[in-house]
Amino acid sequence: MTTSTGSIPAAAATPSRRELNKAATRQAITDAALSLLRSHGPGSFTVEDIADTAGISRRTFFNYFSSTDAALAAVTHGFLDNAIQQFRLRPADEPILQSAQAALMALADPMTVAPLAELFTLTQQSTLMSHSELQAWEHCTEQIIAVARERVTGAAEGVDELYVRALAGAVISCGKAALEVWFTRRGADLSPASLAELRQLLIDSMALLGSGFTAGTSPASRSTSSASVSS
Amino acid sequence: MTTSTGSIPAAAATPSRRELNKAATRQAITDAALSLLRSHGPGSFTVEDIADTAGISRRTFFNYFSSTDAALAAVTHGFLDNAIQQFRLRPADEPILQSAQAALMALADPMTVAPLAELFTLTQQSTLMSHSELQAWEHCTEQIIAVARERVTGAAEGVDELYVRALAGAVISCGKAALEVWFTRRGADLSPASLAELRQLLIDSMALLGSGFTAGTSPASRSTSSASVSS
DNA sequence: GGAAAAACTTGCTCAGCGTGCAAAGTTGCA
DNA sequence: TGCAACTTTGCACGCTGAGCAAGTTTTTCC
Repeated sequence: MTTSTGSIPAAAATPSRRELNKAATRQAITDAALSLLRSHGPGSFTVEDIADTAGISRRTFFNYFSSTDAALAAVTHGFLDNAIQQFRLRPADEPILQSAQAALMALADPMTVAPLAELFTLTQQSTLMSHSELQAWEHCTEQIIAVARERVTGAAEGVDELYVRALAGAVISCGKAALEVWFTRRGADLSPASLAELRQLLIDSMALLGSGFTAGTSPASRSTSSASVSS
Repeated sequence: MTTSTGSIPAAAATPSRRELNKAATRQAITDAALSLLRSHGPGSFTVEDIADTAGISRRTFFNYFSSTDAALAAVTHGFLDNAIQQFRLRPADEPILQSAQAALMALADPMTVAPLAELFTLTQQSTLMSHSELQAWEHCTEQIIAVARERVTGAAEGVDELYVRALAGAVISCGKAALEVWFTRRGADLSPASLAELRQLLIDSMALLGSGFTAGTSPASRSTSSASVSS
């Protein structure tokens, strides 16, 4: 089928007309969803509204996403896929926490964070995260588990499932915590100073994890320095 | 009317007829939902089915729960509320990780774990957790954050939000990881040996967190002993 | 004890969701 | 050019979740 140009439908080129159309439609849908979110607020528009705005039928929308939430969560999904990609690029012998920190550093630039920040501020008022968004984080956790399992397998045959799952979950939780604190502090502020603070929060959260949260009752000694895990 | 038995509608006695009826209806709904889950499997029955089984109208169901998932998640909610209650009972000067571990120990008995274990095994095949279930965990995280914030406030005025949120999220993640590993290993096995393993997994996961996951590439040295945090 | 008030249940209705199906329209390949 | 594969779309259908108003039960107050 795909024998025309490349070999494996991997990363760079996918020039098939069909693939391009699908990608464009997908993008049109998320754009429409975001646009409606901006103008109407969360929960105040229907799938039909999105479909109309994107110039497709309601039925076609469901060929791409299973709900409005899912369309919006594409933003989060994109961000986290990016994070995992960075994470996989780290050397296999590096401590996992350090890899996680490095991967997160690579994402704290305006272009990458901006969509997530906007989505977050726009949906903030509706208390809890949507189903699809939580799924996206869960999916990311699974990916980290997979990577961690590979790395630990190198050392011992019987992989310690608890170690791997607890670590992955903790990393995600701490990353989420850093993002939450940043969002509540700075809103959608993407200035260099704000992004520097985000980076510091991410570093601090990984440091907390790496030190077993021993800093306990003396937060002053930690919140200003980048602590031990930093590169 | 209500003067016969109790005095204050606080904790123990709430003999009001209405409260009793509501509690009974609520219980009937979750029982019906669980029963249908057992007989039909997840996602194979409707709200109307539950309402019929519970002997109420569809409309009344929605007065109690917002979805089938929510009715089933009542089990998880009950378990986690119990956990938080235990957690709050711990002395305020105890390290949080130790409090968490102690609270978890108090829950690793057959009567408490059984409903959760059954729910988990019955819904296991449908991959991801339901929305309401995830909400229950999220709610528990918020509770831990609240407790942690109170405790840290005793030491410093400007509470470190990152510390509190990262810690609470990590604790929940590790607890979840321990439960997941236990479920996948032992299924719905509630034998003393299995519960002892659950307790050990919970202790180990908290120990991992307390040690900053430094055990890294030598799982053998940890999985057999109860490590440093144990009481 | 009895009537008014408050709380709860229920049936009706309705917009919206998510999916199966088959017809119509596109794209890929020879 | 024409066939095969894929995609879009309209239609239909059962289910969801919530508002509303009329009935029923419990509580309260005299």
